[in-house]
Amino acid sequence: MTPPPSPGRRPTMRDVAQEAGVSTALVSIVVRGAVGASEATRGRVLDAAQRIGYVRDERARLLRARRSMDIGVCFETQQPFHHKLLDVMYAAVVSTEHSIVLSAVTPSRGEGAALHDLVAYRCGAIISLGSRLPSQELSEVASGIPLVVANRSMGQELDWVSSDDEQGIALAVEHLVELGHRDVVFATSAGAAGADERNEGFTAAAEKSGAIGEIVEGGSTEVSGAELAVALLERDELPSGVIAFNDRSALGMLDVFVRRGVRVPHDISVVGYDDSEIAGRSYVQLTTIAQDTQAMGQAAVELAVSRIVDEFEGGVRPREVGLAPGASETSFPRRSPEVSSLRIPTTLVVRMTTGPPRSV
Amino acid sequence: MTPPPSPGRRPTMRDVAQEAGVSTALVSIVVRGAVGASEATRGRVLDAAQRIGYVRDERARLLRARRSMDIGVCFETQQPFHHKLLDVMYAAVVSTEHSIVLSAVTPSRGEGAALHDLVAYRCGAIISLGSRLPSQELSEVASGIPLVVANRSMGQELDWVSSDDEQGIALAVEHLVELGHRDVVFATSAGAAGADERNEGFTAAAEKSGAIGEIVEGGSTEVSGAELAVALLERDELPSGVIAFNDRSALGMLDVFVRRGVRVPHDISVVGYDDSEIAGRSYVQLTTIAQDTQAMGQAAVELAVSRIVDEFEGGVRPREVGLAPGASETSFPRRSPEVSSLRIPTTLVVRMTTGPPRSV
DNA sequence: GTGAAAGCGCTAACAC
DNA sequence: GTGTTAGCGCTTTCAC
Repeated sequence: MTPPPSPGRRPTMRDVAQEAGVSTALVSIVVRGAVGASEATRGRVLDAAQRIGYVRDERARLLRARRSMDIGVCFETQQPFHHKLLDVMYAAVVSTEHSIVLSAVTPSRGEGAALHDLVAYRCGAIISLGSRLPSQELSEVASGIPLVVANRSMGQELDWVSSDDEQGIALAVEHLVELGHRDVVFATSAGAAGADERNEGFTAAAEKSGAIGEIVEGGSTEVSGAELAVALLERDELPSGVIAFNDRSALGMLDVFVRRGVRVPHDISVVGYDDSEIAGRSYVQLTTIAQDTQAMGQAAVELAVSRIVDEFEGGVRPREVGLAPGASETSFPRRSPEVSSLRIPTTLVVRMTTGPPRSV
Repeated sequence: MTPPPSPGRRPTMRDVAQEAGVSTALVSIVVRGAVGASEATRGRVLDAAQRIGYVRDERARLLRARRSMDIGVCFETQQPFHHKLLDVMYAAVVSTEHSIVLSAVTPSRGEGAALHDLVAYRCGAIISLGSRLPSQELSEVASGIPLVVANRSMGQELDWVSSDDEQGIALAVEHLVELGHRDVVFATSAGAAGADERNEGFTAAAEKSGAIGEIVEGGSTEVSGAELAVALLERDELPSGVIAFNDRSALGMLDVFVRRGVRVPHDISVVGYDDSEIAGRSYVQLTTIAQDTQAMGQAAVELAVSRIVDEFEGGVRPREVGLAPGASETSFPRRSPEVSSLRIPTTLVVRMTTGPPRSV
């Protein structure tokens, strides 16, 4: 356990081999868990490794392996939802041969730099969470490494998986209509990601259910939500239900309503979007649309894994054997031509901020 | 920019050298930005690299370099404060020779595993954010790589940097006393990290300022804060000021007060702790104690960097030269015996939830 | 200013 | 079952 007290180097496989009285190849077999070593030897090697404090050098292993099983994940430190996705992704690769390599986008570090690092580590595939780059630029920086975009819908050139926002808003509308609401307002956030899809979803769902659907600007923050609430209160009549662009905006509305004595849901029903942590807290209890973090993360990982496998199969292994040095032309592995796009259904989480309208 | 359309390999230095008509050594010099290449050559090499889409292999570079300048950072996905720290740390290494390598602690992945990965990548130093492991275990898994704990105070065996909680609470007490409050309550959270320090800080500060200081249990969540608020309202007389263990608890209290028509700060002053994002929002405006994220992150990075430099200086470089193979005993580099402990002062952020007591 | 060559720690044929 | 060996892509003397 405790390392020997002499100066210098970290233990390597050679040291373990020496300590156990075997060859390095055998040590490699044992630490990799590969077949080809007797139980007795395995035990002796593992013992020796433990004794001298051996930790396998990942840099060397990765360098030597023909292809990396690692999945590089590019995420934003500022995005709580990304952290949820990270949890799911880590869980998804537990006890597989894959592991996750992280690269963060921060205020001082752009997405390009983050992705570049992942390429420099030669990940087998890359997942970019909520990428802000155009697909052209994305595939350029990925430079041949399979790339999957999660939490954002992209065009036809790239693999991606995101929530089905159109369906999500429809869920909210249907919920209110079923409760008996006839006039519902959607507080959209102009220019925000997914705004177009949500607007369309709202209009379509309102039409389909015969409700009066009005779209107003309600922003993505508590402040803008509060402002909208004030504006709504100034109307002759309050709409019976309002769907916020996200939970933060809904929270801003709720705050104004509570302070002004407007009872929720008796006087007005409020629906959020995101099912953020705060929405579920006991003193908030906001009805909201939940994105399926689990499904999204899982799908992104599965897509990435399948791309890694693709590379294996489409690889040059058969021809590589016996190839004269320098005989193969330099280039990147080709991508599979078929891209996958996945829209993950959202779900409605009914809590305390929605109920039948007063008039019923 | 676009890679050649042939099958297989990624471009290596050899390919760049060939494309530019120089040797690989020269390419290395150029991509490292080292001295020893003419401007003309430099340009030619960079051009060639760009043309064939060369990205330097970080695994190979790291493996070959005698020592790594990388700082491994172990963080928890669930901790918003860790993400702030990541931002600061990334900013701190921008345009230095150091870079950040991330390893996440998630519900499915313990701190031990996260730290182990960092060791496997042979980082030059490791920073663990808010480590939950005992120092004995920490140094065991770090196995000779310098380790710095941030956002938690440790004993004498380890480098660490954390907020000065004792001083932080004192700040809150002094603020209330200066406003004229004589009876203040501290809602502690038994067993939470930093609770002991905060309790002591509260008692000492109350004593020193001649105020009546009472410590009650108020927990770390909105729910427990709300419960405490209810309990306080049942008393014959409300204390004139209450200091919550953190912002979440304070938020729970505020929610109860608002709903019950208790005016803040007129009827009671409330102080939070953390200066979380929500505390500053326009509809909350919570007076709170802010941890100095910037200073903490910066200090942690500086400590880590200094440990990396230590290793260089304490290294075996001079003796290593001309050493017969196998002549040096296997072991880890020795740590500097002197550990650094840093308490970062917190600051008071005065917002709208504190004011003079009603009796004044 | 430039090139040849050794080797970082590991894996994976291949021989025995 | 076990040992020998040839590199993965890079950096870094050391000659020229």
